[in-house]
Amino acid sequence: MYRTNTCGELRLADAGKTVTLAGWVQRTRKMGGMTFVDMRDRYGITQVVFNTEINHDLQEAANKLGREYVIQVTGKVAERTSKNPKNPTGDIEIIADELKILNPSELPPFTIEDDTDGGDDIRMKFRYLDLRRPAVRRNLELRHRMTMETRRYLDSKGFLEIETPMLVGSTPEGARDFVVPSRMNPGQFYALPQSPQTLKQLLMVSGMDRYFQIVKCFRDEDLRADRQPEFTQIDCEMSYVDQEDILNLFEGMAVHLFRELRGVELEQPFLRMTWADAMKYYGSDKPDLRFGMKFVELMDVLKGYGFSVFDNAAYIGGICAKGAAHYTRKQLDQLTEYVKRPQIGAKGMVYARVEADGSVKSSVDKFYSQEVLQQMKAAFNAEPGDLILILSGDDAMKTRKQLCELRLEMGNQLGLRDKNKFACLWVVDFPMFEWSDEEQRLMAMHHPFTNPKKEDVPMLDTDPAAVRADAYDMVINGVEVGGGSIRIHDSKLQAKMFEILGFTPEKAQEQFGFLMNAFKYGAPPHGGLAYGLDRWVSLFAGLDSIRDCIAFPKNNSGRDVMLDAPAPLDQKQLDELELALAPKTDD
RNA sequence: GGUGCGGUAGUUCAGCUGGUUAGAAUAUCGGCCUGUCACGCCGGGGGUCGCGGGUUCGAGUCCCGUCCGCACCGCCA
Repeated sequence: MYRTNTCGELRLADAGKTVTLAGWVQRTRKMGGMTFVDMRDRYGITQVVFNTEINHDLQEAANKLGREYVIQVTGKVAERTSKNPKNPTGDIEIIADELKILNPSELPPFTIEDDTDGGDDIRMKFRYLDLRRPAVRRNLELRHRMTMETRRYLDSKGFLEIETPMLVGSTPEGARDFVVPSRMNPGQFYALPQSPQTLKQLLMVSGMDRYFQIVKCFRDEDLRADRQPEFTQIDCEMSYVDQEDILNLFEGMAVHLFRELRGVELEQPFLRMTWADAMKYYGSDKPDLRFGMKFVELMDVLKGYGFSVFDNAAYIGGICAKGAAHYTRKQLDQLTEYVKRPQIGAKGMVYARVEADGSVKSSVDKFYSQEVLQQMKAAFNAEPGDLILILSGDDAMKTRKQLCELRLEMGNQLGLRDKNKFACLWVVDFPMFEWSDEEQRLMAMHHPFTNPKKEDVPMLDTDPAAVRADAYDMVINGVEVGGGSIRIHDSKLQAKMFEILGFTPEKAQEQFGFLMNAFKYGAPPHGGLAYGLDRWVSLFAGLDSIRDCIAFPKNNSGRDVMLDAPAPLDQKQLDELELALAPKTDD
């Protein structure tokens, strides 16, 4: 037996017991005739004391221990003469009788402590050491509890957890696929699933009624702080439901998760906002509603007074930052520079302060009378001390997105994006299609299996770009934590969708024939949703990047620096797969 | 594919308009220390300034290229 107790569980009530602990040496403190050793495991840290007067040789041995040695200590639990209130085990210590080095350790490349951060590169290279740090380990513990609570909730609602294959066929629509060559079928390739979308729909045709799976999905696209090439979805599908049923059930799941994992009681029902309103008032399909600054449109108010920038604009809109009139000229210039960065692309910014006497002082005073400025103030419901920021442009959607960036930046600067505050909403009625400049055709905004809104179906023939879908996203604090839709269950409608998306009937049959054929055999109405597990966990843990809640993540360029993957294949493996690499070109 | 920031001791970083022997903290090693818990005190070791080229009497510092990391845009049905 290696241990009787963990390093986190002994308390004053255990005083007098003889125990054996095993763990890592966190740190030693040598006081001369006395040596303290902090032993660490997943559960905590316990102090062990070696005293030369009790056992001289043992204390000498303790002095030779290095960081991260794996040791086993047997001794008596004793009340400390001076306690450490910072540690749950700080009332006691182990008076060592025996010390065994189970495994010595080289010096780690960084110290294993919460406040040391070896830097992303070295942390990822030695991820197994990084994971010893309690701050990182806690994220994985939270992830575990998240999946446990997910299973508990969905099981209670009658969902079956069913696995779907990882080796599937490539789908051209959507993200790029990771492909896997097949040795037994030379020249042919599997693809790793971008999501089990079609398979879970087939499970509905099979009569499974309610399905879920906590499942890896793969997309060969560029990475971000919140995007990994392999990520985990809580993938769900239900039969005989309409959109309202799904929103209610998964809103309930969000409430359950917040209650169990964060001790937060969310207000229900969640706000529902149409995609059109989200874009109009927040310039984003995932607005952060922890704070206001809703857009106000000012075309009617500010056009026609000789300020050519506004007079020629297709869109003029602004936000009102409560109590921010104290912003200095320098700060406002910096904000202007911020929105003019190429990534945002605004041409400039107009600002106006509401003075203590209620008058408005703006950067365009020479074009506008106080009367007009007062009308503008009224449009914002602005009060003395408020700061109004205005952007304009000749493309309404682009300008709204710029204004969205400005709004989020102001939220940051004013400290309104509190990590302990949660604002949840559903964004609904997404457009069915969006135009792709690259492909010069309509693309499915969600995916091609999404049901168009019943009242918009007639427009499929006349004005497909205006058709809305039974699609919805859950958004929390500006993060898309999940999304889904009601699916098409009619093979004819599904065929029509493929037609609009530019598929020939042959191509549609070749790629999605299995689904359309299945729909001919009594497919129930169905729909579903997928939550992004990684994003949920990082939201709960207050992380800036989903990497920190993934045990072994990829870096910015999609590499696993610990495994040094991806890597070239041996010629022998290539031969076996009948693969040849194209010669390198210098273009 | 693009933009920005960064790469200096094991680690985290400082290093000004180019100028003697490149610093600090921490880690580490040695010594002292019996109540520490970020222990303390004394002393030591530790650097191809990512790499290559250029400008210069002289480059960590300026220029060009390149590699790597991070953030973002494009992309992500």
